[in-house]
Amino acid sequence: MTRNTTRTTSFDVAALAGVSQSAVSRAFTPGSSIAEETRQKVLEAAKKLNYVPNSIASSLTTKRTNIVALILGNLGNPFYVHVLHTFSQRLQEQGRQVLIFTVDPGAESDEAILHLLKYQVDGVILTAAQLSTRMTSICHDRGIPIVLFNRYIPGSDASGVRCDNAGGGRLIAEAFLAAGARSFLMITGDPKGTTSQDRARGFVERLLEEGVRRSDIAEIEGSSSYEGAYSAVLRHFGDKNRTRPEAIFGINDIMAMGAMDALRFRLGLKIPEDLMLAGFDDIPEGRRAPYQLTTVRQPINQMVDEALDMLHLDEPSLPIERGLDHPIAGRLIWRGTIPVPPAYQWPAGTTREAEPNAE
Amino acid sequence: MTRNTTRTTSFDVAALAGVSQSAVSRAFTPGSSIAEETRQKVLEAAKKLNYVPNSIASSLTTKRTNIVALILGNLGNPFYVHVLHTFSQRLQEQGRQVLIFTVDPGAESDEAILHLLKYQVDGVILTAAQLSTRMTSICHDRGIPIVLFNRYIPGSDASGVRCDNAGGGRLIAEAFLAAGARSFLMITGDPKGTTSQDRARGFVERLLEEGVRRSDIAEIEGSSSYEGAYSAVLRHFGDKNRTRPEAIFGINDIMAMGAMDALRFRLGLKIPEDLMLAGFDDIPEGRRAPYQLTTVRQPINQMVDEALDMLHLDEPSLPIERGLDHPIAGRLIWRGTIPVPPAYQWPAGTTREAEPNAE
DNA sequence: GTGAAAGCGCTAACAG
DNA sequence: CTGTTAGCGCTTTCAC
Repeated sequence: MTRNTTRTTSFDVAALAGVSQSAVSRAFTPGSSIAEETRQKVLEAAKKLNYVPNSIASSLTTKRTNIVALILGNLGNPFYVHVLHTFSQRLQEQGRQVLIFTVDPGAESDEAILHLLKYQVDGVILTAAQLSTRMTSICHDRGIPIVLFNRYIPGSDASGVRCDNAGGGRLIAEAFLAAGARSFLMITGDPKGTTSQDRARGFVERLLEEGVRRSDIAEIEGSSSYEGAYSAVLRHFGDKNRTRPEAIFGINDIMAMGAMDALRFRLGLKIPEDLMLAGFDDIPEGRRAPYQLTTVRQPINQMVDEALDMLHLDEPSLPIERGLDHPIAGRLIWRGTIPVPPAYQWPAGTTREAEPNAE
Repeated sequence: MTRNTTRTTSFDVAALAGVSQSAVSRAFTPGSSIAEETRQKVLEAAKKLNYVPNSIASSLTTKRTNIVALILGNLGNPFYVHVLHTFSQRLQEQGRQVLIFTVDPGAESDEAILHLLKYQVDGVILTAAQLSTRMTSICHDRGIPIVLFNRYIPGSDASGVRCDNAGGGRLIAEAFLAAGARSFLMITGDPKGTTSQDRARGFVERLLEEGVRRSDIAEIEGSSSYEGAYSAVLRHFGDKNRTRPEAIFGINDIMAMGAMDALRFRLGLKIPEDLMLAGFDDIPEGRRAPYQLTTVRQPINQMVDEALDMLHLDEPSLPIERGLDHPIAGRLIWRGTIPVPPAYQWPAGTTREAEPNAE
């Protein structure tokens, strides 16, 4: 059997229902003035013919595709998988769909933007990738709002929502200090990404405030991945005359996990006995028994909701929000990779999660 | 600033370039007959206006949207994240994009199908979800090819590509037997999913062939997730008068990992000393130091390529492939969760991966 | 409340 | 090679 060439259109339905084509259109447009009786006739005919309105065609006139583009840079990090999933679910609930654009981690998404313009998407969410200000204005000029998820582009007027990354970095610093650490190693991600920069900055700032010497804060690059952090740690500790830090801050959980495995399985260190460790994100993987990672939880649902709000998908006539930067506070989740100091006063905004762990 | 209402169309470009509108269309259509000189004039004008052809509009006439729908049931399993990523990359290379539809794991995707029909996608890939035969024919009738990824629907004429799941189950059985195991536990996933069924079936068949008694093969349900397997194992072993099996087969890696953590961290068992274990998929997470999971590798790149081939995206006039079932053999990857029997003859199709592990 | 008719932005014959 | 002219399937005035 070869493929059907002529698809069933609203005209076919109209003919079967004995009404005009515009009646069919109205039957499928909520809130349009149509008699309930005609509506039923149309719906019945439509069902008989398996008719589904062609939203591609309708978007030509309405200028709405109900498609939101999501630019993703790093699906190797489970955090962004979670982000994708949350966006997809929320949008589906609203009758919209996600069009995926994957770019190399840390790469410019300019090309992706060019492609998504062709699809006339209603909005774009950008995460884990860079964006030129030129592309931002091209989108804005065409009336396509773009919101940055967990990053900002300095000098750009794109709006964004993000975790308070610097604040989160400070929370980790405080936890380490409370547990008695005085020398540190940071494993950073994409050096061009503001997320990594901010977390590191907040972390360092807080340490310096407490009198830690700058020379006691080392830094290595873990390329935002498990493998990157794993090998970066091995490289760093391979240098024998380097003194071992007392605490390691993985800028995100997946790197903290990579570092942790390198420390335990290759360097034979015990955590938190020999060395304490923390991450950032609170991905489900970090909660698992082998890791029990102390971390900062990103309020992902709230962040997604706010990002969607910023898009004004339901009121396209509203002006595009520009230059908004909406930080949302994270929450320290205390698990097993930082020893609890005796008589420790849990600060506000801290959750203590003691997992059942019989080992 | 309020949004731009009038977008730049091919007419604007035509006017600026001093040519007809159809010339603009030709300039952007590869292989159409147009003088190189006019082409350049048009491209130049287009660049000045930041013009990008509206592919929504063009799809109205060409009947091609260059959008492929991907129905995903379970992003909690990293295997499917990898699948998504691979599809997205391949399709982007071809100038196409992926439209995501997430459904509850194991749920019917009928509603998703109804939605994707509206978008006139060029094809649909369905994975980790169920599909009624009725929906299959609705798609086929409209000329939309649908290929099942790693599953098949009995009685449906949808084509699919999958790993040889039964064969993979047999490979695991053989490895266990070679290592001397005689009593077994399977942790299965979605009971309605053919993937889980086939792996279990192949596994059991092979064991029975070797004279294992059916009563020595237990089975519990792990709902295809880490957490599901983790708690299923705790529940099963909580019953003290149950004898401990010598080998556990997690129908997929993520469940094997959950089981492994429950066994080690909650039940205090050593793997492979006290108990051997294997998974299926070969997700990167299973290769990590804490797991070193012996498993069957799914040839994901090959599977994605074949699935895309079946869609005939480049030759839409070809008839839709029906009822094709394309199994591709997996490969046993021997790591640390099954002890290597002395003087073991590595069968063909086996890869031995000894990870550097200093512990 | 309903039908007729004019587009939305583009492609695809069709003449020239 | 290029311009003209119909549509693609739908929404949206505009009369009735």
